[in-house]
Amino acid sequence: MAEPHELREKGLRLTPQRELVLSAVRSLGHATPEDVAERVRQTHPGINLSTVYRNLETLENVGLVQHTHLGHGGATYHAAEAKLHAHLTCERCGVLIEVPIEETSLLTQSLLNDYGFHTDLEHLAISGRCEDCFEKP
Amino acid sequence: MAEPHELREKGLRLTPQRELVLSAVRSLGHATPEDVAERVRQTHPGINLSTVYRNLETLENVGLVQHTHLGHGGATYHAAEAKLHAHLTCERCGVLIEVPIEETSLLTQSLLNDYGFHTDLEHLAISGRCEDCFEKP
DNA sequence: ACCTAATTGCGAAAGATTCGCACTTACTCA
DNA sequence: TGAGTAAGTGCGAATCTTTCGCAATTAGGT
Ligand SMILES: [Mn+2]
Ligand SMILES: [Mn+2]
Ligand SMILES: [Zn+2]
Ligand SMILES: [Zn+2]
Repeated sequence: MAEPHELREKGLRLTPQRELVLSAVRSLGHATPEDVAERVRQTHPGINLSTVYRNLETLENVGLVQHTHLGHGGATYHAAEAKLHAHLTCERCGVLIEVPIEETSLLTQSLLNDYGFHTDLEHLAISGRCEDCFEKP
Repeated sequence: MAEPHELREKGLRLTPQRELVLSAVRSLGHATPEDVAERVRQTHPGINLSTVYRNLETLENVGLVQHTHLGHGGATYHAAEAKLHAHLTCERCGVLIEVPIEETSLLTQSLLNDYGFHTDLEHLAISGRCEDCFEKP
């Protein structure tokens, strides 16, 4: 018996669209649904945008991808990896910096102690100004 | 000469709509444009939603209000006050906790040292689980 | 191969925000 | 004080993003 495909292991049907959505997320790093659709269309031109949305949601439900909000609006997706990271995003130029989660433990610890709040730094990025953008306002 | 109205001081024209939008933001605490519109309509039923959007933007430009993103989507507005605060928001129940900015200084300091990143905790909320929602998942 | 439920494509709907433009109004200053 | 002018408003339509309903297709179990 061959080892089952990772999608099948999660109890999902293996469709070309689903596989392509997952690999698009993985290769793009952090991508909007529209980005993902565009990438998938390179090998599967007919894919519908709603199929992309639905698969992103499905893949997130089984823990293969995650979404985060980098700026003012919508979601961007990235592969769920072993190493968690927080997102820093420059509100000027949009650059994205990934920070090992340990870097934030002092904050999360004190929010827990003082407010009983369990911080999830994956979901919403931390906004601010990158070094370059801070220097030349 | 009477002291000029605060809106006039900022170089803005004083219209009933604008004044009402500002006072709605102040009294509501944290509110969506729709919330603001609803409040304003209590005394000025005819106000148009696009007038609300435009005034929120204008008021933000002159520093009287600020917007922040509490959840997955749109903006909520609050009055720009002397005391800065970070926003904690529960991704389960939506409760909002305001945290004095000092509470976060260890994090912002280390992000600055390690990444040259100037954190703005006003713009994007910190996501997580409140105490209640963490206990009963 | 066959059956069934999951998945897809499609078009429409919904929700949020922005825009163009003609009309109104707050302020300037003669 | 009363034009004149530019800022502000209302209205409707346009955009943009995300979601839905439904009929047609297809993956996986038997
Ligand atoms: Mn924003
Ligand atoms: Mn989200
Ligand atoms: Zn930058
Ligand atoms: Zn909660």
